[in-house]
Amino acid sequence: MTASAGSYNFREIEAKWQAYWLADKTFRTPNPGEPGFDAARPKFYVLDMFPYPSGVGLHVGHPLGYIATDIYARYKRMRGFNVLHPMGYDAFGLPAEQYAVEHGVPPRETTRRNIDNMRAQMQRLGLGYDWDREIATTDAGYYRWTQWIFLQLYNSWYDPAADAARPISELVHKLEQEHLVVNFDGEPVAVSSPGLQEWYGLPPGTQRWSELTVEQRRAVLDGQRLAYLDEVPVNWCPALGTVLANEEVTNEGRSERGNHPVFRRPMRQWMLRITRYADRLERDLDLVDWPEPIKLMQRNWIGRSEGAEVDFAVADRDEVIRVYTTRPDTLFGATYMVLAPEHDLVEALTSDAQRQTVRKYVEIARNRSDLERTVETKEKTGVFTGAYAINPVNGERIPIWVADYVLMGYGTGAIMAVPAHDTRDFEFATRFHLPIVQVVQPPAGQDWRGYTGEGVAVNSGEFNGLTTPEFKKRIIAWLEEQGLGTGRVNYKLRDWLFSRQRYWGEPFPIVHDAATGEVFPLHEDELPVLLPQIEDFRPRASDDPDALPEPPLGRAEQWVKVRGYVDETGSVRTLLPDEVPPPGETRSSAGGQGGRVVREFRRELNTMPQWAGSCWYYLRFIDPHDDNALVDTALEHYWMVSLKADGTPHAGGVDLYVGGAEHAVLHLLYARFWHKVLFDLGCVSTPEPFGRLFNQGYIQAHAYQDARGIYVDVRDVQEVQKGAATVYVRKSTGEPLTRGLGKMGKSLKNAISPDEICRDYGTDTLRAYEMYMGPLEASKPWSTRDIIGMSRFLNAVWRRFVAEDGALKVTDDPPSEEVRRLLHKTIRRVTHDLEGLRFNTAIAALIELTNALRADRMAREVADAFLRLLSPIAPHLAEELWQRLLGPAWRRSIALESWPEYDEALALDPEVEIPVQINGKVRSRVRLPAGDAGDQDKLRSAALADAKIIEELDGMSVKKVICVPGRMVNVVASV
RNA sequence: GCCGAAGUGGCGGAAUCGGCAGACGCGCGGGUUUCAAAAACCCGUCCACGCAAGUGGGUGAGGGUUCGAGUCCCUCCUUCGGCACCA
Repeated sequence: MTASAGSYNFREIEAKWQAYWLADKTFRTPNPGEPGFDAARPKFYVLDMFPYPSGVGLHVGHPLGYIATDIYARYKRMRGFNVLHPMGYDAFGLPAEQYAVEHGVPPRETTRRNIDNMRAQMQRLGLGYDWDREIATTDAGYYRWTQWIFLQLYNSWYDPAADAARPISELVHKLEQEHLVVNFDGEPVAVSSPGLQEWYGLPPGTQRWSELTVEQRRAVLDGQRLAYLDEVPVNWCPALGTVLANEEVTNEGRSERGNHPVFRRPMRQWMLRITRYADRLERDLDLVDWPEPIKLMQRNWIGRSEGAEVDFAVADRDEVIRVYTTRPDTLFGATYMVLAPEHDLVEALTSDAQRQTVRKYVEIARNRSDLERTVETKEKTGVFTGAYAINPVNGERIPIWVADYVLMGYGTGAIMAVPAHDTRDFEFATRFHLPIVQVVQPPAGQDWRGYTGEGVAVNSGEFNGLTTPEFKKRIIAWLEEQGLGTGRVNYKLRDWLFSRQRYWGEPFPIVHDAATGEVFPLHEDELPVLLPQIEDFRPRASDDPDALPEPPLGRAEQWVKVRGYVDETGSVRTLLPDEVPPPGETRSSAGGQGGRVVREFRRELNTMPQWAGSCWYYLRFIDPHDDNALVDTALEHYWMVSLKADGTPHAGGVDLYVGGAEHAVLHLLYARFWHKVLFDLGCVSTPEPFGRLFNQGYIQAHAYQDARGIYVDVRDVQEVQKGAATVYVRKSTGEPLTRGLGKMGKSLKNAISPDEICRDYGTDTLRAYEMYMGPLEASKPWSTRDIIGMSRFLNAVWRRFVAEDGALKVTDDPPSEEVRRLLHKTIRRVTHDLEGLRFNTAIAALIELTNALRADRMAREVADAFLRLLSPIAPHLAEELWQRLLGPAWRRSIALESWPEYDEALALDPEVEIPVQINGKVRSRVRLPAGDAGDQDKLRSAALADAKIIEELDGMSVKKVICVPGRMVNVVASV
């Protein structure tokens, strides 16, 4: 297609203005203190979820959110805000690496190329970012600070007394001062009266810090650090050669990326103690303006539940099994217990008679993947241990079973089974013929068997007759009195598995003592730890589930070896080959005092996961080139802190964050976690990173399948009219195809490139079309056929301004009253619609105005305001017409001009038409002056005086007249 | 199974608060212009009956609240998204 006689030359105009914006730095946003900064303007931070520069190229679905934020940022700038609107690249991680593997080029190289390509694509879309703030998570100047944040996590603990993260040195101090002692589990616990322990003694089972060995101290601290190494069951994906986070594994037990099988294996990995923040992450959702469904998804993921821990004594043995239950009110109905196969007590409790059976069962259960466990949920399995427990409320002996429907990772890994009122226990008890005792009376008409709702207690001794919530309170109090249990809150959230056996990620700022294996953080002056260049960066993939991970960084032999010493903060500083350490002390918090000794270390070989870099990028945009801090405190405060209308601080910094809902529980949860840690440590000013979140919908597209169900490329599909019906056939062969609707992308072979659309119709047309398709939050189908409508609209705008000979059609005469009224109505509509991100209706309003201007020579007053309204949506066209409109007086981009104001008085119709209904059906209309339409009495008399209404009401009696000022009249009448 | 979102013409969608259902665009039908075509412009376009004025019906299905329901409440159906043995 070529530009036809009826179209303006969008190609020339768009290229001209894109070049101008770059050269002029039109969208550069000065920080406070920089030249051009205007302190009188309020700030507004608009952020996109930055892309992975994956290299397969964008399709028209990708820029949907970017176009929306671009329009909004331009609008806010014109409204007088200092707008921060940056863009960058989340360039570490699997997609970039896999692309590099497929094309046999180092990831560093492909990433650079992909970024260049993506930047060019975004610039062709006319997106007005401040390119001076561009960042990539793969730049050493960026990941230096990702590593720095990791050091803060490593060197911090969560202080329950402060309900916040604190430097680990404070924990050491508290232990040294004996405000805290260490309990049997290695947990620091508070001492009620420090200093008086000489008289009262330590709490039972606790030890003083001074009594611990260096190894024990180290274990205590490692047990509190927010970043720690642990041997945990992880999701091991041999095909990818790496472990994955729970969030990266599908519920079929396969990798989110690549759909490879995933196995659970215990491995020593880096973990982040996000569980300590479960409560705050859940609670602070109340502070943010996010879509409710997204908040709910986070709440479900965190999975807070309230209940109790109860101790069951094992019959004839000196053992106790602790269980967690959300229904302590059903204790009297507990007729057996179940331990998870991995539970510590399984081996000890099993009777000799049952030993073979139990061992076999545990062995099988351990090797079952998540996939197998899920598929086999239909039939519950389990074996009896031969041991019995005592139900603490009624003294009954109940059998202890082992079954894999109980998970080790949740609660205590053991449950009391109440088959009468729990679906799973009911299934299990039915299968294995275990007793089922009713303890809850459901509402009338419902069967008690398997009833899990609330009701009234029965068969529960002295508690009979209590309602479920009341019973819960009473029984928890009773258990606490008896020392048998406590009320307890539990979360489904697990600690975050933070290491990957990949090349293309941030190296950890961690070294291991080459002789002892002891772990040390590097001193922050040692950052960045540069990712070494290696020949073979491929992960070791395997089909064998028992294969062991082999981090590619292990191949960088020179890089791995570090010579250095431990300094007085416990951090490692490196030395050059012949360098000697400066004089001073070595002193780690766990002990080990002494002079500085040169040691050999080996670097940590794992790298950080994809999510690390995206956890804090919104902070770096504020101050992207700072070498002294991850973000300057004053600048962070300026861009992140905003006040509500009543003057109180808003919860979070970014004023508008737009992205897809697919990040509801991954990126958005991780980023909130890191932000809260940084908040606790005084690095940021707000409790939440993103004050307002908006989820854009997907662009869907028709996808076509042949008879075998194979997808056929959309470009090979032809639409054929067969009588009344439309059928779809393959162009090349003519075979019939079936049509479906799905997310646009490579797999459905239905992707459409924005470059193609820009070439044929222009960037402004593409922008306007994507915004016009429907509400931003909705998913809606792409239709190339419909684009012509936006193309016609923008051409019509051009023709309103420019005559065939190129002369401007604008006059200095004032517009007619009607046109001026319509203009002010349009300004009002567009302003409100853009403010509410309702771009589709804003464009409709502009089309209506354009259509109404048809016969007029355009008045300058109208032209001026119209171009300002149009400019965020179709910036190239608006810039060009703006420059022509101002002529020699033109000085700068329309993006820097102000937003037009509307005048309510000028927008007001002098006369309005009011529908008059009889019994809810419109029977007539009356015209009356605008002032009278707001007056109930005048409305009423006008309606009742209308000839048509009088005629219709003949023979009826009027019961009531309802007058809605300015809207309508309804006469209620009967025969 | 549980949780969430959404169902409006041939299609995408519009309808701040419960107040004229279908704005705006696509498509389609008719016309102007043209040697012709494209583009552009004008008229029409929810369905049924009617030449028309008009009358009746209509927002996934059924019920309810109300002077009045696309909008609120209850039950059900369909589609999409999330979670999935979390005790």
